[in-house]
Amino acid sequence: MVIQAGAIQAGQAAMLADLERRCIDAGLKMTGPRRIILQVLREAGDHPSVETVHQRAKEFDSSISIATVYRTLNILDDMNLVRRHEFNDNYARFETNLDHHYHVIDVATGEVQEFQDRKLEASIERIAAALGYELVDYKLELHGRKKTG
Amino acid sequence: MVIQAGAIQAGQAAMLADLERRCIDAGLKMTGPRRIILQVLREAGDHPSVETVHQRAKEFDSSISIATVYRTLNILDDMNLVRRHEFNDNYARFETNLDHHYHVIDVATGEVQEFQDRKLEASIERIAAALGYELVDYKLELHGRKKTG
DNA sequence: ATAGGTGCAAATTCTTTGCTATTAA
DNA sequence: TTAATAGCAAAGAATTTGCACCTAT
Repeated sequence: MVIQAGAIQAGQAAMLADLERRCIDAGLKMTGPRRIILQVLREAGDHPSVETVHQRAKEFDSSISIATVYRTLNILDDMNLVRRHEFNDNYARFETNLDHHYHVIDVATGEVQEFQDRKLEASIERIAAALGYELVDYKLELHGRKKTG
Repeated sequence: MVIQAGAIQAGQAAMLADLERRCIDAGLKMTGPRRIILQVLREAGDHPSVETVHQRAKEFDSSISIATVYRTLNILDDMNLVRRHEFNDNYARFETNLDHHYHVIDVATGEVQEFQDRKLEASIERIAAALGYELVDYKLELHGRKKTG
């Protein structure tokens, strides 16, 4: 099992080029707002809400509207370039690192932590196959309380 | 691996008494609307939305308001007598069988199917312990496309 | 040139809440 | 009797959308 590590940063940096490339290849115009939003997503090591992405984007161009952020994130989600989460059953949060299928949510603080696990991954693929499904995506959320000591 | 089976029905029937008992023990008044909502939840083999629960409840008493359904489901959720899902990132859906931690969602139809898997369960408990968390709940969603043949 | 994108504000959708009347315990 | 609950309608919060103007290609 591998807990979130620094290596992820490199992975994310590599992703931006991939993100922009895929957007362009998909026929999307590379506009100012869009470029900024992609950059914000690349730099996000967390799971920002739409409003958070908007706030961060406005630091680069204060005229960017939240409607554009919503529209852009929906497009990226449709293209599977971003993963949407609803950790708190309240509003959407996004992540760009698509390797993060597993999350632990601290029920006390709401803090979200990623982890990976190869055995789990193997089980999931085996199960999907057994059920007759071609796996498109999967999410595992552990809700727990941090133990002291 | 065990796919959802008829045995679940017996489990759910047993749950209602448990549900009502727990509600009463928690000091909740057992009112008409509440009793009906609990019955609807017991009889639900699916994952109904608030609106669906409301519609079903209205077949027993057309005067039941959706506000009461929202309030009741929130109480049950707080008491962990029901599990809230957001399969479609749009509105909440609920299930009363708390053994159903695993769901496969057909990306084409939205159909939701439960499954169980002991190996997976063991992995999850191991991981929570390794991360230093006391496991409160967990959810696994597989999003896939049904294979033909 | 033009299809696609943007900002703004209004509209939608889901959910919560204030209030008054009602009711289980 | 009385604290909890219900229904109703209004308020909130998150998200989407119509429209007129703008811009990457």
